[in-house]
Amino acid sequence: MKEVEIKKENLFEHLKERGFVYQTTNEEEVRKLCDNGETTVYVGIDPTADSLHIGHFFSLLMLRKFQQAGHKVIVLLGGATAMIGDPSGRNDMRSMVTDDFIKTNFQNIKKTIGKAVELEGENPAIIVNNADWIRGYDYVDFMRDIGQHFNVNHMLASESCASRLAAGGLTFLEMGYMLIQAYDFVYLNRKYGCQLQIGGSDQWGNIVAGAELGRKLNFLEGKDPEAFQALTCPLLTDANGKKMGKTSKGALWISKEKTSPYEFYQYFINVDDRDVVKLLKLFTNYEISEIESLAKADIRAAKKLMAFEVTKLIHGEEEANKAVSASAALFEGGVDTSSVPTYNLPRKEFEEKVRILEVAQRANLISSMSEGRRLVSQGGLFVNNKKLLDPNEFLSEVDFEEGFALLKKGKKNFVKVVLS
RNA sequence: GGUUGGGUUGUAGAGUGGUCAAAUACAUCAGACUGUAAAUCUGACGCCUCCGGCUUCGAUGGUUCGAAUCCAUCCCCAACCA
Repeated sequence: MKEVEIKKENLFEHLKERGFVYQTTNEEEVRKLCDNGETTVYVGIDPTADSLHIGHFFSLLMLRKFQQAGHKVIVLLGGATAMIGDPSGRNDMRSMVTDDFIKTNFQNIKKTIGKAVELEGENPAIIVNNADWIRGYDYVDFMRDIGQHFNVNHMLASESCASRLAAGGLTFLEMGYMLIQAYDFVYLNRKYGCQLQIGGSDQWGNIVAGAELGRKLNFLEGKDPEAFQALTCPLLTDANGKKMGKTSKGALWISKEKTSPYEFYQYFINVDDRDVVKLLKLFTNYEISEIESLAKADIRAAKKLMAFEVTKLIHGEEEANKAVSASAALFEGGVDTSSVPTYNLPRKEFEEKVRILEVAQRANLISSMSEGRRLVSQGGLFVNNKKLLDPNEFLSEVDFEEGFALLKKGKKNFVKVVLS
């Protein structure tokens, strides 16, 4: 299949036809920024967890396209904003986190940014931390410089406050979040000439606040008020309107340690057929016409391609291939089980006899013995693909004929038990 | 600070002295059908050494043969008032 090349002349159209454009402050202005000259663009991410998840990656992917088209890109890791906690779209307050926690996260995330945007070469992305300019900004000065431009009525009316208000209101701390993020945009504009902020649509309120603040300040200073524009990408949702990237174990993380490439691949191979074209458009650069005709001709091939490409994008080709062959082994009768989650059972315990259910529980395949019994009675638990009939059965030597025992719950959950 | 209404098993939400491990819906899990999809149907859905037992209904104490249900104190939440 042919891939399209990302060129500056049609960047905006490219983003739009692939589904990246959700809202813009002013479509014509944004289009100009995309397609002409050299624009500096930024995305902000708060290091509130020790890894990025697929949603973050999605907005970084958009940033990458700007970079590939020759624009300058900045990734802002919000060391200051993470300490405040964004109230957008939440109905409870974020729990307070410590400085150390944020710092560790910051370092961990910084390492993975390179998966999305280029950090070396001719046009490297710049990584900045808003703690560098916010902490140390005198409170009174900040309130006089920035706070005076915010109307509380407008802030309360915003979508991002709505669910917090509905749930009983929000604290001053959380209200302050918007001011900081708004000021970030102005700061990056002054320092790097940044004119465009992009992000997920849940950030719209904060992003627009920044653009407005910038315009007000520019107007007061007699500068060009059009210098601040914004572009958001849609929230990744599935065909049922639910947020994508949720797994039974939480978010779909970028870091291998938190979500293995195998799990990652499995997530995408299990998506609804209706989402395949959308995901191919977003996560690959294949020609749209080719994507559509492939999906029409063979939806399963299209889905496999999509899952492979997304996994490759995040974990690299080698890991993606491993995930594919591990999946083929489990679902299509191949032999490679190297990427299947493994549980090490001490040989001593095996010799003293362990019930299969107990091992399954310790390997996190089942959450309780009761669940295990239930599964057995319903015929949903397998050892080496043989249905387990007796919940009290012990693990035996024959189960390890292959060198390991493969426990399976339902159709899709596997654990490889190895004696050690 | 005051008044009122609340805190129930993932969520929403019944239950107001025994028939309550607790209705119902959603979510989830498994089975059938399939394609590791969707839709549909069936079953399960606190825990355990599982035809039986144990621990739950904000917390603690009390009344009672018996409490999620009544009383007391405390903690938390919402609405309104100030």
